[in-house]
Amino acid sequence: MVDPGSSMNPQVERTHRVMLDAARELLAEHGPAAVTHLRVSETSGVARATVYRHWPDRVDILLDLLRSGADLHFTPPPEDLPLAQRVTGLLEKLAAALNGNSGQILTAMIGLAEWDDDVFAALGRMRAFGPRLLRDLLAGGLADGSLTAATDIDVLMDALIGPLFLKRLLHHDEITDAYVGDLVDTVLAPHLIG
Amino acid sequence: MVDPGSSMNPQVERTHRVMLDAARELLAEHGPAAVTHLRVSETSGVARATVYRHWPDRVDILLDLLRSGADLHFTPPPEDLPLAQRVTGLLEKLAAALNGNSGQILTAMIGLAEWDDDVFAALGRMRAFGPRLLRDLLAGGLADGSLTAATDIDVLMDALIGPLFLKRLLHHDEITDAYVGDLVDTVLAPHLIG
DNA sequence: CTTGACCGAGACAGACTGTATCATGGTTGT
DNA sequence: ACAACCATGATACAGTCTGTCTCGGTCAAG
Repeated sequence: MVDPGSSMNPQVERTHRVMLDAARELLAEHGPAAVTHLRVSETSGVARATVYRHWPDRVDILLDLLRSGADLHFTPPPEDLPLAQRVTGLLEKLAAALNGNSGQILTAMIGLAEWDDDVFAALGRMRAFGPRLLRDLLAGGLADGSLTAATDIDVLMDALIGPLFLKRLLHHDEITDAYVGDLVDTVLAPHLIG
Repeated sequence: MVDPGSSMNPQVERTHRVMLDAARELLAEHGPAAVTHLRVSETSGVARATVYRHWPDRVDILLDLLRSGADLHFTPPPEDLPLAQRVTGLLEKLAAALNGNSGQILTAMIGLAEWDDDVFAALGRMRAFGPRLLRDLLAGGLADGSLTAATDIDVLMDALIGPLFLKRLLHHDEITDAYVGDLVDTVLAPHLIG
């Protein structure tokens, strides 16, 4: 099997990228069921045998797509802003990711993860990045007294993130900054001090 | 094509039910990709041609499963309870549905709905039932003064339902009544009067 | 009992899957 | 520049799945 990660062979890297682009296009246009060796081969122009060489199993293509395509590790917002604004900024970044390509990849992966343990594990690894930052933010707010002492930050976090997923996955709505603002006003604001 | 809905033929009804049970088992065990005419035929013992006669297209089986399997229209809670308890009761019922078979069907459908308009439409029809009741509840609370006047009940509703979906779909966690209680305390309680 | 509708069984072409082989062309180190 | 190496392209192959059709048997209703 070919290893495009550690290998510096430009031929391998180029072929891999071309195929992965085709796979991403197939996923976006026709869903995960359409991401097969044959269709990746046809779409990319790369020989079918080569697709099998890079990813022996069909799900490997999707996992590769998940690793390469979902950029959900955000940079922490500036610390001099008040908590509400920092949370809002972070949620807006998450919303933007969900609105775009990452949302589509996530949707596919959530569907697959229900029955494929490998996909679920990969999803779990990725899931850790975004929310962790939010959790740190809320924990900091609890520590410095910005949040009321009795606040359950885990539930609060779910109440902030959950609606974004709900809107994107179930309702297929674009998540606007205005919506994020309303969400923070409704969910977070009552727990703020000052 | 066979019409088991209006037809009173017990033969048709029996065959249809046997096949649908097999399809449900396949979905639960191996996911929507496994729900094919061939495998439904093998699992149910019904001839392959018959499966095609009932559902010409593969997605029709899944849509039928969605209609028959996801019971998400709940009965309204008793009106003499305070708003918080009525909301809690409703959310607990939704949580129970998500924990059970309906959650699995929903997961599959959400994945398919991203790329199949028929599934999305069917999902939309079903989605209307549960939340509408919750929305009526919150609207009533706004009208009778249980909720603060400035409350955005649509966002509030998302903040109550979203976390349940998040936990079930992304985290694969069982949704406990305790969690629902914490959620209501964190999200709804600050907006209650009295 | 007769009629009509449904089911089971089998056949069929066409497409897809997974693997193997071998020649070709690009890549790397000397 | 050259040779050794390695990935790729092309092709072939059996096995499986898909979608459709036909025909004889079976069931339910009038």
